[in-house]
Amino acid sequence: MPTSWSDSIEKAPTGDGIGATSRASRSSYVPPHLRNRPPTSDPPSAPVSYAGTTLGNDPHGHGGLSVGEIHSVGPRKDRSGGGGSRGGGGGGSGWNNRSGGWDRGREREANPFQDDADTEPPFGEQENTGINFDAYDDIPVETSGKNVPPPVNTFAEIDLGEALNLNIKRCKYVKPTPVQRYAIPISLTGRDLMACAQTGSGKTAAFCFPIISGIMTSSQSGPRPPRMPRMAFPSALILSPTRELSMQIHEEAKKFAYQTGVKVVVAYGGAPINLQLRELERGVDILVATPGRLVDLLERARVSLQMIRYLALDEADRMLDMGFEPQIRRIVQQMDMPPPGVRQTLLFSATFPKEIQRLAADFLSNYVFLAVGRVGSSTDLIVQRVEYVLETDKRSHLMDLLHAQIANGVQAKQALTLVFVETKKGADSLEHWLCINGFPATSIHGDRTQQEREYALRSFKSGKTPILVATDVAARGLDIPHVAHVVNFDLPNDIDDYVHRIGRTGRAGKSGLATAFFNENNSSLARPLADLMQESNQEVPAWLSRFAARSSFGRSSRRGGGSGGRFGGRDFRKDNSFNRGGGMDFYGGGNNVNSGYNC
DNA sequence: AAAAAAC
Repeated sequence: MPTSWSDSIEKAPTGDGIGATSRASRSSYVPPHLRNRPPTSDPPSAPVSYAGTTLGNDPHGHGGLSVGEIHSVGPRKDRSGGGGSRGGGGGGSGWNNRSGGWDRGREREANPFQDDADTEPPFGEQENTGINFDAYDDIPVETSGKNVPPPVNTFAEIDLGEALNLNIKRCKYVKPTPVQRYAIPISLTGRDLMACAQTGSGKTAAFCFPIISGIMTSSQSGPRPPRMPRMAFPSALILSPTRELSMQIHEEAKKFAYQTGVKVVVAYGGAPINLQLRELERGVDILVATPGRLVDLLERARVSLQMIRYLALDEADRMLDMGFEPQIRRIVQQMDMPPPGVRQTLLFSATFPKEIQRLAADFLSNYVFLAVGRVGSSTDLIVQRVEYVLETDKRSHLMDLLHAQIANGVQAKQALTLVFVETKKGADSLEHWLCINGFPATSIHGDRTQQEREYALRSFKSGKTPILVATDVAARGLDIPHVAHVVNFDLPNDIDDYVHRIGRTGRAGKSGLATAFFNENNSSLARPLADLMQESNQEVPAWLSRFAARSSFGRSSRRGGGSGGRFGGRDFRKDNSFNRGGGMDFYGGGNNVNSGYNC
């Protein structure tokens, strides 16, 4: 069954609205912005409980209109105030007005905001997204590339459409974060983008808003996918390196796409594929996936990438590192995805080593490079401590830390501690050891079943087990509120991994603590760690400086000439050693640089 | 050498 198109011909909802899906008479395309439409004749009725109950037993509902009703609505009728407004959704007459009675007749789209009420209460403070904007005020921003579109200061300046604006309000986003201020206007003009910005600074929204907006506005007139039974034709693909991160992006994207008619589906391994196949058959505009499962779906010919207009790689540097690169190349270059320049490509990560930037350039066309200073490092929101601890002393040292936290009243439910170890075995044994010593701990790593992984994460987030022992599976992207302390029980070998790990705390402008256990085994990290700490105004212990001097004698241990001294990375096109040989005409060499927050 | 990612 065609994918997005399948939305169009759902049978008209009946009575209680448990609309049967008809596979029979699908014939006409309904663009996303016209989906989920009430019959025009349906008068408003009692207000729909918005944050309350699930609106029905079809959690993935969409469509629900007869062709006739769609025609009676007509294209572009939803444009508030006539021609000016981009995006779908209504004006004052309230297509997306929660009190509009038409919701009764829709096939229900589960309210993605409802969960917030369920998961927040354990932490009573209710500051919601709680982005601390003061912390963002002096963050340095740098852009480079040809004709970089200027940033905006408010969401209102960006014409994302009523439906999206309403969701921004529902998310309680008041004003755009720095990465959003720059990335959204750049993306809206259709430019490719390579963006360095810490997760927790609003990255997901930064690539989701333009994608959703773009799908809403142009799919009315865009080309239609071929009629291939049981094959899905998403317009956008968002790839991420871990299953949990894909789940998280999916959850967020559903909020942003709520009642826009844009359908978001997630596919990842370790979970039954049949459910995912069914979801895909019901129609998909934005597919969020991990690489392995996507390759599986492509091989089964259940997904085609030929209609892809937007490709987003989250944690892009990880996606292009040695472990992932072949798979990503296969998906992006050896399937049926439109080439760079035809599709729009958006790459996001908190770190972007130069050699990875060079690989990434293959996927991009005339792109803008954007670097937003690290939240935390430049504003001291994360206090970083390094302690010299022998391997044999690590457990007792960790216990001292945890006891101290309890003594300080920090080990309350609100204060979660995330402990990173090097190996899966190490995670299991440390979890066990903590448990038998009376510390409520759980663990997450790649040898656990997906069920166990998800349960562990939930148990940690809820505060039921306020200690989570994790491998690098949890290092990137995961947004876990209330992580007060990240312990690098085993330090990673790569400084970028360290940056991602400590980024699990100090999220959204809040403060956090990161403690690392250092010993001789980590001497290769001494120099980059000391440099990083210095850059972020942290106290560097004298013994670490001595380690750094010793281990880096005669060479720079900053990778590939390194991102040393730069806040969030630097455009490799500016680095002569990387672009000799010509062909690099993207960057004019010194122009188009915006520095500072207000420009 | 380890971790992640499909069945």
